[in-house]
Amino acid sequence: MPTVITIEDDRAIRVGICDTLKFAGYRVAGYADGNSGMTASLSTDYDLLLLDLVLPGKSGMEILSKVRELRPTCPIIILSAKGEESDRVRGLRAGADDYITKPFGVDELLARVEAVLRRSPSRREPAASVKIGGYEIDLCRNEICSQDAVEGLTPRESDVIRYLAIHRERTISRDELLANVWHIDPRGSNTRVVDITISRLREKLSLSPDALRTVHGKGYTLGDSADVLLNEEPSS
Amino acid sequence: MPTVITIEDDRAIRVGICDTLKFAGYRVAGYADGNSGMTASLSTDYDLLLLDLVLPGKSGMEILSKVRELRPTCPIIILSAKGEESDRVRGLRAGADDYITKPFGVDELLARVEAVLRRSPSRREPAASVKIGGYEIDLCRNEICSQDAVEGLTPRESDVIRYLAIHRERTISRDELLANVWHIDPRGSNTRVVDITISRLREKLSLSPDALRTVHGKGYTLGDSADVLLNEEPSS
DNA sequence: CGCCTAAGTTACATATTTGTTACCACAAGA
DNA sequence: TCTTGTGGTAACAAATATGTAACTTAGGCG
Repeated sequence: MPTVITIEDDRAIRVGICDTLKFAGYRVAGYADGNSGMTASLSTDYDLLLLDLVLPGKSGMEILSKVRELRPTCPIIILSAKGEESDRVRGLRAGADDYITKPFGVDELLARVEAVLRRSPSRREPAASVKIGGYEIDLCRNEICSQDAVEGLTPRESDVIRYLAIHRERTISRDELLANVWHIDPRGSNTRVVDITISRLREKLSLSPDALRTVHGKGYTLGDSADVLLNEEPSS
Repeated sequence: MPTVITIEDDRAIRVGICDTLKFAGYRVAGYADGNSGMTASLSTDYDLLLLDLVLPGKSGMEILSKVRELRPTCPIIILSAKGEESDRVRGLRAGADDYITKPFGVDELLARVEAVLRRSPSRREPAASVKIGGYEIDLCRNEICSQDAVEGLTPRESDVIRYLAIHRERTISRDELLANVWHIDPRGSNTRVVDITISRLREKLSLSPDALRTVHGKGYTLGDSADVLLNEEPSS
Protein backbone atom coordinates (compact mmCIF):
# COMPACT_ATOMS: atom_id res chain seq x y z
CA MET A 1 0.00 0.00 0.00
CA PRO A 2 1.22 3.50 -0.77
CA THR A 3 2.77 5.75 1.84
CA VAL A 4 1.41 9.27 2.33
CA ILE A 5 3.07 12.19 4.09
CA THR A 6 0.77 14.80 5.63
CA ILE A 7 2.07 18.23 6.63
CA GLU A 8 -0.62 20.13 8.52
CA ASP A 9 -0.36 22.20 11.69
CA ASP A 10 -3.96 21.98 12.88
CA ARG A 11 -3.91 18.97 15.14
CA ALA A 12 -7.54 18.02 14.66
CA ILE A 13 -7.34 18.11 10.88
CA ARG A 14 -4.00 16.30 10.80
CA VAL A 15 -5.23 13.49 13.00
CA GLY A 16 -8.44 13.28 11.01
CA ILE A 17 -6.59 12.95 7.72
CA CYS A 18 -4.15 10.40 9.08
CA ASP A 19 -6.90 8.25 10.57
CA THR A 20 -8.94 8.39 7.38
CA LEU A 21 -6.02 7.35 5.24
CA LYS A 22 -4.92 4.63 7.63
CA PHE A 23 -8.42 3.25 7.67
CA ALA A 24 -8.34 3.20 3.89
CA GLY A 25 -5.17 1.13 4.04
CA TYR A 26 -2.42 3.68 3.42
CA ARG A 27 0.71 4.04 5.48
CA VAL A 28 0.80 7.56 6.85
CA ALA A 29 3.31 9.91 8.43
CA GLY A 30 2.10 13.26 9.81
CA TYR A 31 4.17 16.40 10.46
CA ALA A 32 2.95 19.48 12.30
CA ASP A 33 5.38 22.16 11.11
CA GLY A 34 7.17 23.27 7.99
CA ASN A 35 10.66 22.41 9.09
CA SER A 36 10.16 18.79 10.05
CA GLY A 37 7.83 18.41 7.08
CA MET A 38 10.39 19.76 4.64
CA THR A 39 13.07 17.43 5.95
CA ALA A 40 10.81 14.39 5.81
CA SER A 41 9.50 15.16 2.36
CA LEU A 42 13.01 15.48 0.96
CA SER A 43 14.76 12.65 2.71
CA THR A 44 12.25 9.80 2.94
CA ASP A 45 10.52 7.55 0.44
CA TYR A 46 6.78 7.96 -0.06
CA ASP A 47 4.12 8.03 -2.75
CA LEU A 48 2.10 11.17 -2.09
CA LEU A 49 2.49 14.45 -0.24
CA LEU A 50 -0.52 16.18 1.33
CA LEU A 51 0.47 19.76 2.05
CA ASP A 52 -1.13 22.57 4.01
CA LEU A 53 -0.05 26.01 2.82
CA VAL A 54 -0.04 27.97 6.08
CA LEU A 55 2.45 26.42 8.44
CA PRO A 56 4.79 27.40 11.26
CA GLY A 57 8.41 27.25 10.10
CA LYS A 58 8.74 26.76 6.35
CA SER A 59 5.64 27.67 4.36
CA GLY A 60 3.80 25.16 2.24
CA MET A 61 4.83 26.95 -0.95
CA GLU A 62 8.49 26.72 0.03
CA ILE A 63 8.15 23.00 0.59
CA LEU A 64 6.25 22.61 -2.67
CA SER A 65 8.93 24.31 -4.76
CA LYS A 66 11.77 22.45 -3.12
CA VAL A 67 10.13 19.05 -3.50
CA ARG A 68 9.20 19.81 -7.12
CA GLU A 69 12.75 20.86 -7.83
CA LEU A 70 14.31 17.73 -6.41
CA ARG A 71 11.56 15.21 -7.18
CA PRO A 72 9.82 16.49 -10.28
CA THR A 73 7.38 13.61 -10.48
CA CYS A 74 6.38 13.36 -6.83
CA PRO A 75 2.57 13.51 -6.49
CA ILE A 76 1.48 16.48 -4.37
CA ILE A 77 -1.96 17.62 -3.24
CA ILE A 78 -2.42 20.98 -1.52
CA LEU A 79 -4.95 21.28 1.29
CA SER A 80 -5.77 24.85 2.08
CA ALA A 81 -8.27 27.16 3.69
CA LYS A 82 -7.37 29.79 1.10
CA GLY A 83 -10.17 29.22 -1.37
CA GLU A 84 -9.63 32.10 -3.80
CA GLU A 85 -9.19 31.13 -7.42
CA SER A 86 -5.87 32.96 -7.47
CA ASP A 87 -4.59 30.81 -4.61
CA ARG A 88 -5.60 27.62 -6.35
CA VAL A 89 -4.01 28.76 -9.60
CA ARG A 90 -0.79 29.67 -7.83
CA GLY A 91 -0.60 26.27 -6.14
CA LEU A 92 -1.33 24.30 -9.28
CA ARG A 93 1.07 26.37 -11.37
CA ALA A 94 3.79 25.77 -8.81
CA GLY A 95 3.45 22.10 -9.59
CA ALA A 96 0.77 20.67 -7.32
CA ASP A 97 -1.35 17.92 -8.84
CA ASP A 98 -4.52 18.96 -7.08
CA TYR A 99 -5.75 21.63 -4.70
CA ILE A 100 -8.44 20.84 -2.15
CA THR A 101 -10.15 23.69 -0.30
CA LYS A 102 -10.95 23.33 3.40
CA PRO A 103 -13.33 22.30 4.70
CA PHE A 104 -13.45 19.13 2.64
CA GLY A 105 -15.19 15.78 3.03
CA VAL A 106 -13.42 12.55 3.80
CA ASP A 107 -14.72 10.83 0.72
CA GLU A 108 -13.60 13.57 -1.60
CA LEU A 109 -10.15 13.52 -0.03
CA LEU A 110 -9.89 9.79 -0.61
CA ALA A 111 -11.24 10.04 -4.15
CA ARG A 112 -8.74 12.76 -5.06
CA VAL A 113 -5.87 10.89 -3.45
CA GLU A 114 -6.77 7.85 -5.52
CA ALA A 115 -7.10 9.90 -8.68
CA VAL A 116 -3.64 11.40 -8.25
CA LEU A 117 -2.06 8.06 -7.33
CA ARG A 118 -3.54 6.44 -10.44
CA ARG A 119 -1.27 8.74 -12.42
CA SER A 120 1.79 8.29 -10.26
CA PRO A 121 4.89 6.97 -11.99
CA SER A 122 5.45 4.40 -9.25
CA ARG A 123 2.19 2.76 -10.32
CA ARG A 124 3.36 2.44 -13.88
CA GLU A 125 4.10 -1.13 -14.78
CA PRO A 126 7.66 -2.38 -15.14
CA ALA A 127 8.52 -3.45 -18.66
CA ALA A 128 10.04 -6.89 -18.57
CA SER A 129 9.24 -8.88 -15.48
CA VAL A 130 8.73 -12.48 -14.47
CA LYS A 131 6.58 -13.82 -11.67
CA ILE A 132 8.02 -16.73 -9.73
CA GLY A 133 6.31 -18.00 -6.61
CA GLY A 134 5.58 -14.99 -4.45
CA TYR A 135 8.18 -12.87 -6.23
CA GLU A 136 8.20 -10.56 -9.19
CA ILE A 137 11.56 -10.26 -10.90
CA ASP A 138 12.11 -7.05 -12.80
CA LEU A 139 14.68 -7.82 -15.45
CA CYS A 140 15.10 -4.18 -16.45
CA ARG A 141 15.82 -2.78 -13.05
CA ASN A 142 17.50 -5.94 -11.82
CA GLU A 143 15.31 -6.16 -8.78
CA ILE A 144 13.44 -8.92 -7.09
CA CYS A 145 10.24 -7.85 -5.33
CA SER A 146 8.36 -9.82 -2.73
CA GLN A 147 5.15 -8.55 -1.16
CA ASP A 148 6.90 -6.28 1.29
CA ALA A 149 10.47 -5.83 0.15
CA VAL A 150 12.63 -5.10 -2.83
CA GLU A 151 16.04 -6.66 -3.14
CA GLY A 152 18.72 -5.89 -5.68
CA LEU A 153 20.21 -8.46 -8.02
CA THR A 154 23.87 -8.29 -8.95
CA PRO A 155 24.64 -8.16 -12.67
CA ARG A 156 25.64 -11.81 -12.79
CA GLU A 157 22.57 -12.87 -10.89
CA SER A 158 20.28 -11.01 -13.26
CA ASP A 159 21.97 -12.57 -16.26
CA VAL A 160 21.37 -16.04 -14.87
CA ILE A 161 17.79 -15.35 -13.82
CA ARG A 162 17.10 -13.83 -17.23
CA TYR A 163 18.47 -16.87 -19.02
CA LEU A 164 16.48 -19.23 -16.83
CA ALA A 165 13.36 -17.07 -17.19
CA ILE A 166 13.57 -17.06 -20.97
CA HIS A 167 13.87 -20.85 -20.92
CA ARG A 168 11.43 -21.27 -18.06
CA GLU A 169 10.19 -24.79 -17.27
CA ARG A 170 13.12 -26.30 -19.16
CA THR A 171 16.04 -27.86 -17.31
CA ILE A 172 19.20 -25.96 -18.03
CA SER A 173 22.55 -27.66 -17.58
CA ARG A 174 25.49 -26.00 -15.88
CA ASP A 175 27.39 -26.21 -19.13
CA GLU A 176 24.64 -24.40 -21.01
CA LEU A 177 24.73 -21.61 -18.46
CA LEU A 178 28.51 -21.44 -18.54
CA ALA A 179 28.46 -21.19 -22.32
CA ASN A 180 25.65 -18.65 -22.64
CA VAL A 181 25.93 -16.52 -19.52
CA TRP A 182 29.60 -16.72 -18.66
CA HIS A 183 30.65 -17.25 -22.29
CA ILE A 184 33.16 -19.82 -21.14
CA ASP A 185 33.91 -23.03 -22.97
CA PRO A 186 32.68 -25.61 -20.45
CA ARG A 187 34.96 -28.35 -21.70
CA GLY A 188 37.94 -28.61 -19.42
CA SER A 189 37.05 -25.82 -17.01
CA ASN A 190 35.56 -27.43 -13.94
CA THR A 191 34.36 -24.36 -12.09
CA ARG A 192 31.53 -24.30 -9.55
CA VAL A 193 30.44 -20.71 -10.18
CA VAL A 194 27.07 -21.80 -11.48
CA ASP A 195 26.22 -23.69 -8.31
CA ILE A 196 27.27 -20.76 -6.19
CA THR A 197 25.34 -18.20 -8.15
CA ILE A 198 22.27 -20.43 -7.94
CA SER A 199 22.82 -20.74 -4.23
CA ARG A 200 22.97 -16.97 -3.87
CA LEU A 201 19.83 -16.56 -5.96
CA ARG A 202 18.02 -19.08 -3.78
CA GLU A 203 18.85 -17.03 -0.74
CA LYS A 204 17.12 -14.04 -2.33
CA LEU A 205 14.19 -16.24 -3.31
CA SER A 206 14.02 -17.85 0.13
CA LEU A 207 10.26 -17.41 0.43
CA SER A 208 9.70 -19.72 -2.55
CA PRO A 209 12.16 -22.54 -2.05
CA ASP A 210 10.80 -24.52 -4.97
CA ALA A 211 11.06 -21.74 -7.52
CA LEU A 212 14.56 -22.78 -8.56
CA ARG A 213 14.78 -26.56 -8.60
CA THR A 214 17.72 -28.90 -8.98
CA VAL A 215 17.41 -31.77 -11.41
CA HIS A 216 20.00 -34.21 -10.22
CA GLY A 217 22.62 -34.91 -12.83
CA LYS A 218 20.98 -32.52 -15.29
CA GLY A 219 20.90 -28.92 -14.11
CA TYR A 220 18.41 -26.36 -12.84
CA THR A 221 14.82 -25.41 -13.67
CA LEU A 222 13.01 -22.17 -12.99
CA GLY A 223 9.25 -22.14 -12.67
CA ASP A 224 6.27 -23.68 -10.98
CA SER A 225 6.63 -27.29 -10.08
CA ALA A 226 3.12 -28.45 -11.01
CA ASP A 227 3.69 -28.65 -14.76
CA VAL A 228 7.08 -30.17 -14.47
CA LEU A 229 6.02 -32.82 -11.99
CA LEU A 230 3.43 -33.98 -14.51
CA ASN A 231 6.02 -34.13 -17.26
CA GLU A 232 8.58 -35.93 -15.13
CA GLU A 233 9.06 -39.13 -17.14
CA PRO A 234 7.28 -38.86 -20.46
CA SER A 235 10.25 -39.89 -22.57
CA SER A 236 13.42 -41.95 -22.04
CA MET B 1 0.75 21.72 -28.56
CA PRO B 2 -1.74 19.28 -27.05
CA THR B 3 -5.20 18.73 -28.48
CA VAL B 4 -8.22 19.02 -26.20
CA ILE B 5 -11.75 17.74 -26.79
CA THR B 6 -14.57 19.60 -25.04
CA ILE B 7 -18.01 18.06 -24.70
CA GLU B 8 -20.43 20.62 -23.31
CA ASP B 9 -24.01 21.45 -24.35
CA ASP B 10 -24.23 25.03 -23.09
CA ARG B 11 -23.12 27.05 -26.07
CA ALA B 12 -21.79 30.02 -24.12
CA ILE B 13 -19.66 27.86 -21.82
CA ARG B 14 -18.42 25.69 -24.68
CA VAL B 15 -17.35 28.63 -26.78
CA GLY B 16 -15.74 30.25 -23.75
CA ILE B 17 -13.71 27.16 -22.96
CA CYS B 18 -12.64 26.66 -26.54
CA ASP B 19 -11.54 30.27 -26.94
CA THR B 20 -9.64 30.21 -23.68
CA LEU B 21 -7.78 27.06 -24.59
CA LYS B 22 -7.05 28.23 -28.14
CA PHE B 23 -5.71 31.47 -26.78
CA ALA B 24 -3.44 29.45 -24.48
CA GLY B 25 -2.10 27.59 -27.50
CA TYR B 26 -4.04 24.32 -27.47
CA ARG B 27 -5.77 22.77 -30.41
CA VAL B 28 -9.45 22.36 -29.53
CA ALA B 29 -12.47 20.46 -30.79
CA GLY B 30 -15.88 21.15 -29.22
CA TYR B 31 -18.97 18.90 -29.23
CA ALA B 32 -22.43 19.90 -28.08
CA ASP B 33 -24.09 16.56 -27.37
CA GLY B 34 -23.33 13.17 -25.91
CA ASN B 35 -23.58 11.19 -29.11
CA SER B 36 -21.18 13.16 -31.26
CA GLY B 37 -18.94 13.63 -28.22
CA MET B 38 -18.79 9.92 -27.52
CA THR B 39 -17.94 9.17 -31.14
CA ALA B 40 -15.21 11.78 -31.27
CA SER B 41 -13.67 10.83 -27.93
CA LEU B 42 -13.39 7.19 -28.96
CA SER B 43 -12.29 7.56 -32.54
CA THR B 44 -9.91 10.51 -32.68
CA ASP B 45 -6.50 11.27 -31.26
CA TYR B 46 -6.23 13.88 -28.54
CA ASP B 47 -4.46 14.58 -25.26
CA LEU B 48 -7.22 15.60 -22.88
CA LEU B 49 -10.99 15.27 -22.57
CA LEU B 50 -13.07 18.00 -20.89
CA LEU B 51 -16.44 16.51 -20.09
CA ASP B 52 -19.73 17.96 -18.94
CA LEU B 53 -21.90 15.47 -17.06
CA VAL B 54 -25.39 16.57 -18.08
CA LEU B 55 -25.74 16.25 -21.83
CA PRO B 56 -28.36 15.54 -24.41
CA GLY B 57 -27.87 12.10 -25.91
CA LYS B 58 -25.31 10.02 -24.02
CA SER B 59 -24.61 11.20 -20.48
CA GLY B 60 -21.17 12.32 -19.36
CA MET B 61 -20.82 9.31 -17.06
CA GLU B 62 -21.51 6.95 -19.95
CA ILE B 63 -18.83 8.62 -22.01
CA LEU B 64 -16.44 8.58 -19.07
CA SER B 65 -16.78 4.85 -18.48
CA LYS B 66 -16.51 3.97 -22.14
CA VAL B 67 -13.40 6.09 -22.67
CA ARG B 68 -11.80 4.71 -19.51
CA GLU B 69 -12.53 1.21 -20.62
CA LEU B 70 -11.03 1.63 -24.07
CA ARG B 71 -8.30 4.15 -23.26
CA PRO B 72 -7.29 3.52 -19.68
CA THR B 73 -4.67 6.26 -19.55
CA CYS B 74 -6.54 9.05 -21.32
CA PRO B 75 -6.57 12.24 -19.20
CA ILE B 76 -10.11 13.34 -18.36
CA ILE B 77 -11.42 16.36 -16.47
CA ILE B 78 -15.10 16.61 -15.55
CA LEU B 79 -16.81 20.01 -15.67
CA SER B 80 -20.08 20.01 -13.84
CA ALA B 81 -22.71 22.16 -12.21
CA LYS B 82 -23.38 19.33 -9.77
CA GLY B 83 -21.25 20.49 -6.86
CA GLU B 84 -22.20 17.97 -4.21
CA GLU B 85 -19.33 16.05 -2.66
CA SER B 86 -21.02 12.80 -3.63
CA ASP B 87 -21.07 13.86 -7.29
CA ARG B 88 -17.39 14.73 -7.25
CA VAL B 89 -16.52 11.46 -5.55
CA ARG B 90 -18.53 9.49 -8.08
CA GLY B 91 -16.80 11.20 -10.98
CA LEU B 92 -13.31 10.77 -9.60
CA ARG B 93 -13.94 7.14 -8.63
CA ALA B 94 -15.17 6.46 -12.14
CA GLY B 95 -11.71 7.41 -13.35
CA ALA B 96 -11.69 11.16 -13.94
CA ASP B 97 -8.41 12.89 -13.16
CA ASP B 98 -10.03 16.06 -11.86
CA TYR B 99 -13.50 17.47 -11.26
CA ILE B 100 -14.16 21.19 -11.69
CA THR B 101 -17.39 22.66 -10.38
CA LYS B 102 -19.18 25.33 -12.41
CA PRO B 103 -18.96 28.23 -12.35
CA PHE B 104 -15.18 28.21 -12.61
CA GLY B 105 -12.57 30.79 -13.53
CA VAL B 106 -10.56 30.72 -16.74
CA ASP B 107 -7.26 30.68 -14.90
CA GLU B 108 -8.20 27.77 -12.73
CA LEU B 109 -9.36 25.82 -15.75
CA LEU B 110 -6.03 26.42 -17.45
CA ALA B 111 -4.07 25.60 -14.32
CA ARG B 112 -5.92 22.32 -13.81
CA VAL B 113 -5.58 21.39 -17.47
CA GLU B 114 -1.85 21.96 -17.20
CA ALA B 115 -1.63 19.97 -13.97
CA VAL B 116 -3.36 16.98 -15.51
CA LEU B 117 -1.33 17.16 -18.72
CA ARG B 118 1.91 17.21 -16.73
CA ARG B 119 1.03 13.69 -15.64
CA SER B 120 -0.10 12.45 -19.00
CA PRO B 121 1.59 9.29 -20.22
CA SER B 122 2.21 10.81 -23.63
CA ARG B 123 4.50 13.19 -21.83
CA ARG B 124 6.71 10.47 -20.41
CA GLU B 125 8.24 7.45 -22.01
CA PRO B 126 9.12 4.08 -20.55
CA ALA B 127 11.43 3.42 -23.49
CA ALA B 128 13.63 0.40 -23.10
CA SER B 129 16.35 1.69 -25.38
CA VAL B 130 17.57 5.13 -26.30
CA LYS B 131 19.53 6.35 -29.29
CA ILE B 132 22.11 9.01 -28.56
CA GLY B 133 24.51 10.15 -31.23
CA GLY B 134 25.99 7.07 -32.80
CA TYR B 135 25.07 4.89 -29.82
CA GLU B 136 22.12 2.83 -28.80
CA ILE B 137 21.73 2.42 -25.07
CA ASP B 138 19.89 -0.70 -23.98
CA LEU B 139 18.42 0.06 -20.58
CA CYS B 140 17.36 -3.53 -20.00
CA ARG B 141 20.65 -5.19 -20.64
CA ASN B 142 22.65 -2.25 -19.36
CA GLU B 143 24.73 -2.07 -22.49
CA ILE B 144 25.85 0.68 -24.76
CA CYS B 145 26.26 -0.28 -28.40
CA SER B 146 28.18 1.62 -31.02
CA GLN B 147 28.39 0.48 -34.61
CA ASP B 148 31.09 -2.03 -33.98
CA ALA B 149 31.30 -2.66 -30.27
CA VAL B 150 29.23 -3.34 -27.20
CA GLU B 151 30.31 -2.01 -23.86
CA GLY B 152 28.82 -2.78 -20.46
CA LEU B 153 27.37 -0.19 -18.12
CA THR B 154 27.78 -0.58 -14.38
CA PRO B 155 24.56 -0.56 -12.35
CA ARG B 156 25.06 3.01 -11.22
CA GLU B 157 25.84 4.19 -14.71
CA SER B 158 22.67 2.63 -16.06
CA ASP B 159 20.58 4.23 -13.34
CA VAL B 160 21.93 7.64 -14.27
CA ILE B 161 21.61 7.18 -18.01
CA ARG B 162 18.06 5.87 -17.51
CA TYR B 163 17.07 8.91 -15.48
CA LEU B 164 18.59 11.27 -18.00
CA ALA B 165 17.00 9.38 -20.87
CA ILE B 166 13.51 9.54 -19.38
CA HIS B 167 13.95 13.28 -18.91
CA ARG B 168 15.80 13.74 -22.17
CA GLU B 169 16.29 17.29 -23.48
CA ARG B 170 15.72 18.68 -20.00
CA THR B 171 18.60 19.94 -17.90
CA ILE B 172 18.89 17.85 -14.75
CA SER B 173 20.61 19.31 -11.72
CA ARG B 174 23.12 17.36 -9.68
CA ASP B 175 20.76 17.62 -6.73
CA GLU B 176 17.92 16.08 -8.69
CA LEU B 177 20.13 13.16 -9.65
CA LEU B 178 21.36 12.75 -6.08
CA ALA B 179 17.80 12.73 -4.81
CA ASN B 180 16.35 10.37 -7.41
CA VAL B 181 19.19 8.05 -8.36
CA TRP B 182 21.28 7.95 -5.21
CA HIS B 183 18.30 8.62 -2.92
CA ILE B 184 20.44 10.97 -0.89
CA ASP B 185 19.22 14.22 0.61
CA PRO B 186 21.34 16.74 -1.34
CA ARG B 187 21.23 19.41 1.34
CA GLY B 188 24.46 19.33 3.29
CA SER B 189 26.10 16.45 1.47
CA ASN B 190 28.59 17.98 -0.95
CA THR B 191 29.67 14.93 -2.86
CA ARG B 192 31.04 14.93 -6.41
CA VAL B 193 29.83 11.43 -7.34
CA VAL B 194 27.50 12.80 -9.95
CA ASP B 195 30.29 14.59 -11.82
CA ILE B 196 32.43 11.50 -11.71
CA THR B 197 29.73 9.16 -12.90
CA ILE B 198 29.03 11.56 -15.76
CA SER B 199 32.71 11.65 -16.54
CA ARG B 200 32.83 7.86 -16.67
CA LEU B 201 29.75 7.77 -18.88
CA ARG B 202 31.33 10.26 -21.24
CA GLU B 203 34.31 8.00 -21.63
CA LYS B 204 31.98 5.22 -22.78
CA LEU B 205 30.21 7.67 -25.09
CA SER B 206 33.46 9.05 -26.44
CA LEU B 207 32.35 8.86 -30.08
CA SER B 208 29.54 11.39 -29.43
CA PRO B 209 31.13 14.01 -27.20
CA ASP B 210 28.06 16.27 -27.33
CA ALA B 211 25.55 13.64 -26.30
CA LEU B 212 25.91 14.47 -22.62
CA ARG B 213 26.21 18.21 -22.26
CA THR B 214 27.07 20.37 -19.27
CA VAL B 215 24.89 23.38 -18.57
CA HIS B 216 27.11 25.58 -16.48
CA GLY B 217 25.61 26.26 -13.07
CA LYS B 218 22.57 24.10 -13.82
CA GLY B 219 23.39 20.48 -14.48
CA TYR B 220 23.50 18.01 -17.36
CA THR B 221 21.39 17.38 -20.43
CA LEU B 222 21.17 14.23 -22.49
CA GLY B 223 20.22 14.40 -26.14
CA ASP B 224 20.37 16.57 -29.18
CA SER B 225 19.46 20.18 -28.81
CA ALA B 226 18.73 23.15 -30.99
CA ASP B 227 21.61 25.09 -29.43
CA VAL B 228 24.09 22.46 -30.30
CA LEU B 229 22.77 22.01 -33.80
CA LEU B 230 23.11 25.75 -34.36
CA ASN B 231 26.69 25.69 -33.24
CA GLU B 232 27.61 22.94 -35.64
CA GLU B 233 28.44 23.24 -39.30
CA PRO B 234 25.06 22.91 -41.05
CA SER B 235 25.40 19.65 -42.99
CA SER B 236 28.90 20.47 -44.28
C1' DC C 1 25.10 -50.29 4.59
C1' DG C 2 29.23 -48.56 1.96
C1' DC C 3 30.87 -46.34 -1.89
C1' DC C 4 31.06 -42.88 -5.29
C1' DT C 5 29.75 -38.76 -7.28
C1' DA C 6 26.65 -34.57 -7.48
C1' DA C 7 25.21 -30.65 -5.18
C1' DG C 8 25.16 -27.15 -1.22
C1' DT C 9 27.70 -24.09 1.33
C1' DT C 10 31.41 -21.62 3.96
C1' DA C 11 35.55 -19.07 3.94
C1' DC C 12 38.55 -16.60 1.59
C1' DA C 13 41.03 -14.35 -2.52
C1' DT C 14 40.47 -11.43 -6.45
C1' DA C 15 38.28 -8.16 -9.36
C1' DT C 16 35.16 -4.64 -10.16
C1' DT C 17 32.50 -0.83 -8.92
C1' DT C 18 31.64 3.15 -6.28
C1' DG C 19 32.71 7.16 -3.75
C1' DT C 20 36.30 10.69 -1.64
C1' DT C 21 39.98 13.81 -1.89
C1' DA C 22 42.74 16.67 -4.29
C1' DC C 23 44.38 19.19 -7.94
C1' DC C 24 43.90 21.45 -12.39
C1' DA C 25 41.19 23.86 -16.18
C1' DC C 26 37.80 26.78 -17.50
C1' DA C 27 33.63 30.11 -17.43
C1' DA C 28 31.63 34.35 -15.99
C1' DG C 29 31.63 38.54 -13.60
C1' DA C 30 34.30 42.55 -11.59
C1' DT D 1 43.16 41.27 -16.37
C1' DC D 2 42.18 38.82 -11.89
C1' DT D 3 39.04 36.34 -8.95
C1' DT D 4 35.79 33.12 -7.70
C1' DG D 5 33.24 29.34 -8.18
C1' DT D 6 32.03 25.43 -11.25
C1' DG D 7 33.35 21.42 -13.64
C1' DG D 8 36.78 17.53 -15.14
C1' DT D 9 39.43 13.91 -13.77
C1' DA D 10 43.45 11.22 -11.55
C1' DA D 11 44.58 8.57 -7.67
C1' DC D 12 43.29 6.34 -3.95
C1' DA D 13 40.08 4.00 -0.44
C1' DA D 14 36.00 1.51 0.58
C1' DA D 15 32.31 -1.36 -0.61
C1' DT D 16 30.46 -4.99 -3.64
C1' DA D 17 30.51 -8.67 -6.59
C1' DT D 18 32.62 -12.70 -8.39
C1' DG D 19 35.15 -16.75 -8.41
C1' DT D 20 38.14 -20.72 -6.12
C1' DA D 21 39.10 -24.16 -2.80
C1' DA D 22 37.69 -27.02 0.52
C1' DC D 23 34.46 -29.16 3.40
C1' DT D 24 29.74 -30.97 4.18
C1' DT D 25 25.51 -33.06 2.82
C1' DA D 26 22.70 -35.85 -0.06
C1' DG D 27 21.43 -38.95 -4.02
C1' DG D 28 21.93 -43.25 -6.57
C1' DC D 29 23.35 -47.87 -6.81
C1' DG D 30 25.71 -52.20 -5.68
